[in-house]
Amino acid sequence: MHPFSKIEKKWLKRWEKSRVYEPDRRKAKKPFYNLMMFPYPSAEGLHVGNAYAFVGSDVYGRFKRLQGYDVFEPIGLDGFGIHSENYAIKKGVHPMKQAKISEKNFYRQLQMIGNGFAWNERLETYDPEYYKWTQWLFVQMWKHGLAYRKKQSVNWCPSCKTVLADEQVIAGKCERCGTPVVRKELEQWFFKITKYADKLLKDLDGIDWSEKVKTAQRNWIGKSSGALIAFKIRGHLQTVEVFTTRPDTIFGATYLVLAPEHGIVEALKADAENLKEIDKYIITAANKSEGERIAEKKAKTGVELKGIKAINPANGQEIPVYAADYVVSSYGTGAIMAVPAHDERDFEFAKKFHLPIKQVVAKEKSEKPAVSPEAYGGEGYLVNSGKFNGLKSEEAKGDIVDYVGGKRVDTYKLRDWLISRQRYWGPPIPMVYCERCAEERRGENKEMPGWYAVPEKDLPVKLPMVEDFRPTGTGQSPLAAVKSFYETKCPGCGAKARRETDVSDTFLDSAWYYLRYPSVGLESGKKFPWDKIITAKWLPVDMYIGGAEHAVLHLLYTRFVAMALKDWKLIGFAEPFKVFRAHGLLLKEGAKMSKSKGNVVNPDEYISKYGTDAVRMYLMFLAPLEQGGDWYDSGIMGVVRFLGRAWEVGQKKPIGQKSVSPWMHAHIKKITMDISALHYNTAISELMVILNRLEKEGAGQKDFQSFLIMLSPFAPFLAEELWEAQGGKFSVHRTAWPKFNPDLAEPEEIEVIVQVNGKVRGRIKAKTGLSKSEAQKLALELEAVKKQVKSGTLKQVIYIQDKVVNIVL
RNA sequence: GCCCGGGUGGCGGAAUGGUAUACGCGGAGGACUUAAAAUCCUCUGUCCUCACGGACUUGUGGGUUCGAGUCCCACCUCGGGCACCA
Repeated sequence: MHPFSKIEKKWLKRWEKSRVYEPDRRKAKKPFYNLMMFPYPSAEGLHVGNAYAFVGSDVYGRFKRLQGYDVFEPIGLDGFGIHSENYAIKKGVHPMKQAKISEKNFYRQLQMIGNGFAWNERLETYDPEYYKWTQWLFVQMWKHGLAYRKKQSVNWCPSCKTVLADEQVIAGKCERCGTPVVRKELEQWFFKITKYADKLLKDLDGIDWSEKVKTAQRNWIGKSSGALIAFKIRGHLQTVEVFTTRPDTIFGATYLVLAPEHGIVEALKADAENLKEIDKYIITAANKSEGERIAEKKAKTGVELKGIKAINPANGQEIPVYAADYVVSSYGTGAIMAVPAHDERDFEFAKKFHLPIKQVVAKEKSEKPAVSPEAYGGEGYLVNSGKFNGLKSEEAKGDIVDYVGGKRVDTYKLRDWLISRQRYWGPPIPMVYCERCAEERRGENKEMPGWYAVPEKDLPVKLPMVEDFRPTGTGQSPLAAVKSFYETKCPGCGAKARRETDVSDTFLDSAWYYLRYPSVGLESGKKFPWDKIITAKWLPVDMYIGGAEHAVLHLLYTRFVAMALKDWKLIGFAEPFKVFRAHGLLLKEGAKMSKSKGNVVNPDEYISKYGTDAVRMYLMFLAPLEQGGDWYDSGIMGVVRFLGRAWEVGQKKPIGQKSVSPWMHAHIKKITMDISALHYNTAISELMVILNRLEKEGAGQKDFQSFLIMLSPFAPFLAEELWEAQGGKFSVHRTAWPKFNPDLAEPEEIEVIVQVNGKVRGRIKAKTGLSKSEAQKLALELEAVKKQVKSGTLKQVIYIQDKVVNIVL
């Protein structure tokens, strides 16, 4: 093993002193912004999963630096939020104190993993100088009409005692703690992300992101093209508007379903014969948890509004109206026309409630209408559809919409971003509510009288140091108990007013941090937290690496915020990350790491035992970065041995060389391409092949230097030490990536495979450019081939230049 | 149910339609050593064979091709995302 401990100490100091990893932000000629999702500083310390992702990102940054780019690789801490707060609660340490402890420890560990971070541009989201601008961003949202307050049924986590955004509810459970989420009727702050639904969807086509993340966003935004069609209610002035993607099946609509929360239920139920029954159903439905609704998928429930009839605009038929919770109020119009013959859910419901099932689409043109045992949701030919009979269902859609006076529309599943949280450890929402102004219907927004943004000059609204920071569970933040915090003056009329006491979702902190890094220290006196020239130079981010679990959280919010800032002309781009790659999950012996299983790999332990370079290199050697890896303790010995052997070779005096050996070119080419594709594992195996050869044949000076440069992204310490020992100019990390000659990268001597009927029977050595007739002649001379040919007649010979001769019998 | 990824030795994993199993781990044998560790060398997909050699092998079944881990069709299976979204 090489003396890693001494080497690491030496170079950490020297790199810092010489600012090897600090680009000149103003003068840089080829800026390259290499970013990794910043971590939340858990008190437990840096997880090996963090290390895996960070090193994966750093290898790329170092590679780009060697290719001549001015690489900017900043680091900071996403320290606000429930995770940090919960830990503080558990340990009984105040989050503000805990943050300082975790910060120190985390930065120490981040230094130990040997990344080329720009340490001068650090940021922490809980720093008032940072969240001042998070609050400023909230104010801008408010001023541009993208922030609003509304009472509605929202997700509530009983364990975290706060509301959650839809994106934070994973399969009915809280994203943070796994507790089943319940519904609560509360007045909350929202951001109008839905305004950008279409742009968020469309722009995905133009960005180079991991496909799975783009697909997840597409699914989440959930665009459907369909139509709005109005159904008249007999004896009423109101109409019910439904959304459907299948207007072609309207002749088969045999009843109407309204979401129980739909406003029109309230208006119609008074005229129904069974008011009590309806009310009872509405209450039961409202009290159902997300989990119960999912469990009920097949067993549909509902209640008829007896005596109420809707009129099918296609054929004038009167059809019954139901309230049922299989229709959700927040999507489309909250009302549907039910076509049981062609929709599985309607079919289930119709069977249970004995409603007519009328076929209007036939699979074959000649097929006669019949009641089939299941719903047919596909395309076909219209039947039972008046003048549209015989038409292809897909083609009749438009005409039918016109015929019934409908309107074509696109609908999205995406809902507005619920931004307020009833917790302590976050940036206070910078809003003030004045009762007097509200009564007199004054304020900054006509629809929300009484509400004012805190004037920008008064930001930040500092999070007060309070003794009891635990969540209350009452639907109010702990700050609601702090009089000195919430008592203030109305910015409008000067009367006594009350501050908003909720804090904002910490995903707002991380939705703009990438904008801040390049301008850290340069923003003073600015109207917004970044320098325009610097931002134009460095952004958008050139390479962003992070976890796929943020596909619809951080990555979607960040895109939304950038689009808004672009519209306000504060930045010049709408997409913050040109390239995004999702790294895979790191496993331990095939299993997920977890504290409860006790199989968590602690990077500190391995770093002190084998050195940073070995841990870095082993992590990158496991598998392609995007695939994730499987950590086996025994496996690390492979790279430990490799580094030890490289060290030994570096101790000897190299053989003088004018230029690199011809055989190196193919290796340089492969490593260059592998690193570009984040296939670090094969790049490392290629380095191993090179070292094996250098050991066997004796290391030439140029060959070994090229080897060290290509090794340096993975093992920055050892590469730097040996580079110096070989007389290289400081630093190996600022030198140039070796170039390959494409002609030399192809070997001169080749082996042509000889096949008989596609089976390998031998091989012939030759120079490149072997002709077909020569190849055939040589092949037929082989003993093994002769034996085969004897038993048949030669039909054909296939020759692929310099690769294969196939004798077909 | 729909949409993305995967499925290759004992293990992690390599393979622009052209030598399947690179590189590494583990294992076996050997060298060095009083001994062990470390290090170095050789072997290591399965089956048949003393051997020479041969047959088989990339989840399953078909297909295209001179030739398929790779392309096409159907299915099984694991991981992830979405999900009563009309």
